[in-house]
Amino acid sequence: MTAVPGSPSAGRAKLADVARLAGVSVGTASKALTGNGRMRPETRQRVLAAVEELDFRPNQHAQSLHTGRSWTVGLMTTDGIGRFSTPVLLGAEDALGAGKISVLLCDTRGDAIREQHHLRNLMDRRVDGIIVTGRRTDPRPPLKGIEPIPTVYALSPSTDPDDISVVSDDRSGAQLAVEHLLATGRTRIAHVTGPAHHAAAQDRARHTVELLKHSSLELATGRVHFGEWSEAWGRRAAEAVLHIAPDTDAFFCGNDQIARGVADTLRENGLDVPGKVAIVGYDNWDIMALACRPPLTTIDTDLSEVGRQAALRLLDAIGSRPEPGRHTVPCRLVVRESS
Amino acid sequence: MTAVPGSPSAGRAKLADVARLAGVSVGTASKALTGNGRMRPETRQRVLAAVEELDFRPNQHAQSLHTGRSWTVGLMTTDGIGRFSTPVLLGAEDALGAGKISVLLCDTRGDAIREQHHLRNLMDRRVDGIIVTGRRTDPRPPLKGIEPIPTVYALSPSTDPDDISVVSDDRSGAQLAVEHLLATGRTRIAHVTGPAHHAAAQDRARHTVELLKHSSLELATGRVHFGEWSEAWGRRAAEAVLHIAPDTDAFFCGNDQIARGVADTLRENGLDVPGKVAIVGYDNWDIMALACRPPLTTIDTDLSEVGRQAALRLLDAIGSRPEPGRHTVPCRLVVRESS
DNA sequence: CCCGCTTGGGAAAACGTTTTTCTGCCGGAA
DNA sequence: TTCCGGCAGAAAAACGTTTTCCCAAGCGGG
Repeated sequence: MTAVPGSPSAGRAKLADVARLAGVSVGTASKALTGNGRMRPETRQRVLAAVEELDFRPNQHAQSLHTGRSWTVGLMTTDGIGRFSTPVLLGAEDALGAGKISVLLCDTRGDAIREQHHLRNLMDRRVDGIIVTGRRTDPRPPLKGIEPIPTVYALSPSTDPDDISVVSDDRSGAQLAVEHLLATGRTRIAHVTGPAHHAAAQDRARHTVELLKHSSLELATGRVHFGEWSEAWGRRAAEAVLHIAPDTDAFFCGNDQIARGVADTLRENGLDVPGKVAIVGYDNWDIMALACRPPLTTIDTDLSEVGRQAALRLLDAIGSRPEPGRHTVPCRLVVRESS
Repeated sequence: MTAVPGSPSAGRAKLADVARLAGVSVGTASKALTGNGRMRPETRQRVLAAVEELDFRPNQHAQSLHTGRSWTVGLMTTDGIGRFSTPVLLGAEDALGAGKISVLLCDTRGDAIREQHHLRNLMDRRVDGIIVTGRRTDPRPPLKGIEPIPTVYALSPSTDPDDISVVSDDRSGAQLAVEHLLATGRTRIAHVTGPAHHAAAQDRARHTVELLKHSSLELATGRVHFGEWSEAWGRRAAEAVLHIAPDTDAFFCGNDQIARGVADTLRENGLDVPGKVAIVGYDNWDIMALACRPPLTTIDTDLSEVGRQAALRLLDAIGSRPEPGRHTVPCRLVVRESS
């Protein structure tokens, strides 16, 4: 098909069509759109009108080819897209999508080969930046071979302190929980949490013990109960705690599943919650917290805020104002009926 | 910095550098890489060696600009990224990432404005195709204004039968559940499920009734118990069923949360599961199914397979071999201790 | 009245590929 | 020996922008 001279070519309108319709050159049309360079307001109006009329949308590949920017960031999740990475991911998408930046999703499933593969791919696409997120809060080794690309680690910080990391503040979480329990008159607090080799469990436990010490208190059972992140463990641990220290008047649990297990055991042992014993969970996983009987007081880790912050800091880094280091997002206390 | 003539220019190697090193023209180098056109094997080897040496990676923007393909598909999720869309999304990412296609993530949060916004964005990026996924199985209106872009609807089918949709087969799910219960000698089966205005609840219920009729059976309580997708509803409904039809010997539940609520109530009423009453859930949401006491027999909807299929059918459509219509992915029965 | 400065706008050179066209060259057949 | 066909490879034309340069006109001041 030969286009009639002077008429827009077939298919999508291109800048040349706009220019022709507005009676200016391509360069001028471009200037009108980008705002660079000077021109009579009237001319700009003509161009804008032509854009409107033809429903012109610039070809991003052409733009990117020339400017070297792709208006795209890679979002690398190392461990599937689970309960934890999802809100981070959404927060990031939210903060980025507000601009004209889009998110390329990469799932490595914890496989180093796959991670490298995706990395190459992202570099081939000349992404403007990368956000790396994981499932655990344990630090992870930084990506290799991405020298020039700004990167932010969310949720799982980088082991390199010169990288930019955004994490949830475990200390504030422990503090909110402990202070809340103390404020409601509890003093014999047990702590049941996940595996000792998980940073999340370890950190929350350490802070809990420290904070109690500030009030000259100790854990009800004299020690932290490390185990698994499961309801079953919560049930078993609750039995054990009741056996060791029957006068325990509060459980602070490492996550909501454990808390729910504890709640079930307490109920089945006829112990009134929150009348006799209070329970505080962690994560504010609504499915768990609301289905618990009674509904669970818990710590909200605000992961979508972690994602948003990561995105904003990435934008800063892309704009060459990086702020290296580990940044924390505070937790929030959500009070329900278990305390 | 002025590049020394004959030496690779600063920064990333470009095809011209490769060509220079191999002693051929740019065009020839390109042919060596794409495999188009004829050339002496030896020449090709020289080019390949140069590629290796310079670690050359083609600029995708330049490629896309010329070919019109972006090697990118948009993944539009209409309802946040929840429990249901996540596996679909991962399945799709898996199937696509195997090739060199990447996934652009768009979250509309059920907002039509935002959907339109993302759609424009995807079109501006000249994506090769779009996968649309939602949280509910209810049909959704097709995207508007994407004439030339191949699109596949996953999980939530399009209302237009000429579109390509991939959904989980509710009928096979109901069938697996009912046949399993019948096979284990249950005949007085109750059905507790979600809201009547959800297609998922409606469809599963309809098929269940039909399948029972084939065996000349009826529901134990004479009707379907519609309610909510929650444990609390499961508990309430179980009480009601036991009151109406105390001889009920099996519960088929619309999802795993309801099933878990039912299990709790049965246990608290001293009814042995599976000795006296069997329970079958739906979704195989491991967190629920495994934490249930006893662990739940349930229907696995194989959502990641839905995602994979959607991706494969999208690839077909991109390759202009579309197969319009609603395609189903069969469910699987996962037997645990509740039946 | 002329000169230089500003200002609007056009022409053209990038950006890095792919694809099409074109040019030698070689071998084989008449 | 002279064509002709085929083939390897070079040259050049896309793809659709942005940006840099350049020119012409207008205007004020000397």
